Amino acid sequence: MSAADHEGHDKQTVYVVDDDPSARDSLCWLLATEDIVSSAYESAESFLEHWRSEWSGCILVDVRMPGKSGLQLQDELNARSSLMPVIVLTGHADVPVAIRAMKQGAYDFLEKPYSDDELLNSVKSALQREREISNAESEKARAARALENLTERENEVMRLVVAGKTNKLIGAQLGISEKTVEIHRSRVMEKTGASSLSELVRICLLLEA
Amino acid sequence: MSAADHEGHDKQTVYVVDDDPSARDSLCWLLATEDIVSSAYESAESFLEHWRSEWSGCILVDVRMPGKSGLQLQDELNARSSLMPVIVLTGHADVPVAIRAMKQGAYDFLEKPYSDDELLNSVKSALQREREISNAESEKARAARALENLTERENEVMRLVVAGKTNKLIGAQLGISEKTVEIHRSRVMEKTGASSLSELVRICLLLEA
DNA sequence: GCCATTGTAGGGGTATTCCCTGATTATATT
DNA sequence: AATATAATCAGGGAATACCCCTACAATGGC
Repeated sequence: MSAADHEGHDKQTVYVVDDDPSARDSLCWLLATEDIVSSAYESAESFLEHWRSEWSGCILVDVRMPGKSGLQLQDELNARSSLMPVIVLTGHADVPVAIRAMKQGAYDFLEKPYSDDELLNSVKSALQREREISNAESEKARAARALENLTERENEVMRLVVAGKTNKLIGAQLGISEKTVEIHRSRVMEKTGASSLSELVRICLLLEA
Repeated sequence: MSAADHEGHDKQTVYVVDDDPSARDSLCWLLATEDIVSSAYESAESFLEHWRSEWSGCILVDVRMPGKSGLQLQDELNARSSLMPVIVLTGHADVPVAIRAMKQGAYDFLEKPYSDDELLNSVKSALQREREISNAESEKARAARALENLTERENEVMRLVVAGKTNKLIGAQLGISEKTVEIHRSRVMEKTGASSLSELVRICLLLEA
C-alpha cells in the first residue's frame, strides 16, 4: 500500500471534454483552485486522438457536444479498456441518458447547475478511486509481464504446479521425466521472481480473475 | 461451475414491492408467463419484515410509495449487506432519483411506460447476475466456515505458511519448535480440507479480498 | 558452421514437507 | 475426578522439493 504510492504514476490529471470554451475554462479554473492539474479538449474526437492508456486521472465530459457525444466517448473508452473514472455532466434532465451513462460505468453524473463543491467532491473521489484501480492494475501488469516470458512448456508446468500437483504427477501427465519438470519449475520460479509457491499462486490468481 | 448449479440455492424468486395492487398483479402475471416465480409486497416495510438473507432472486421496487420509498428500501438492504440485484421502477422522469438509485447500486432503473420485453430482459439478466454472485458468495462462505474452526495458533501459523515461510522460519518467528509448527500446519490442512498449499492459498485469498 | 534457446534426462546431495508414534502441560468442560 | 481440547516437543522415515553438475537433440538466427 505505502510502497505503491510513489510508483510509476504520472501525476493525475483531470481531462475536461466540453465544446463550450467558457465551460472548459471555468472548470479548469475551479480545479486549479484546488491544485488539480487539468487538460481541456473541445471535442470527444480530439480527446480520443490524444488519449494514451498510460494516462492517470479522471475525465469530465459533457453529454451534448457536436460530433461524438459524451456517451459515445464513454463507449469508445470502454472499448479501449480505459479504467479512468468518467464523470458525466449535463445541462438537461434526461433520465434515459443518465441511466445509460451510469450503466456504462460512469463514476458520477452531474446535472447543471451543480455547485463547485459537488463537482470538486466528485472529482476528488474519482481521483482517489483511480489511484486505487491504478495500483491494482500495475500489480496485474507486473504479473502479466513476468508470465509472458515463460515458454509454452513452462506455462503448462506452472499451471499444474499451481493446481497443486506434485512434480511426479506432472511428469506423468505430460509424459516427461520428473527431472525435467523440476527444471521447468525452477525456471518458472526464476522468471516470475516468485520466491515461494504461495507467491506463484498469488501471481496466477491475480491474472485469472 | 457445473457443480455450483445444483447447490444450496433456493429457487430464484422475483420480489415485487409496489403499493399499487394492479401494478403488482400485472408484474407478477407478466413474470409468470415466463415461468418466473414472484412474490408481492405492498410496502417496503412489509418486505423488510419478511426479508431473509438466504433469499435468492432479485427485487423489483417502485420508487414512490407511502412510507419508505424504493430508495430507502435499497438503502436498508445495503445496510443489511443484501447482494440481491434491485431493479428500480418509476413513473416520473427524475434524474437525481435515477442517479441516486444507480449510485446506490441499483441493477437497473426503468421508467414507465416500459415494454414487457424491457422488463423481462432486465429481470432475466438480474437473475443471471444474482446466480453468479450467489455462487461466488457461497464459496466464500464455505471458506470462512472452514477457517473459523481454527485455533488462534493455527491461524497464526496458517498466515505465515501462506506468506511462503518455511516451517523452520515460522518456528523461529513464533518461538516454538519446527515440530510443533508441523502439527499446526497439518491441522490447518485437515480442518480447511485443503489438499495442497495452493488450495490453502486460494482459500485465504478468497477471504482477504 | 556457430551460437542461443528450448526441451529433454540423469547423478548426487541437501532441505523441506509430511506422516507415524509417543509424551507433557494447561485449561476448560462435564 | 475424569475427559476433552489446545499447545507444546521429539525421533524416525518416506516422499518431495530444491540445487548443483553434466549432457544431448532440435530449432532457428547470425
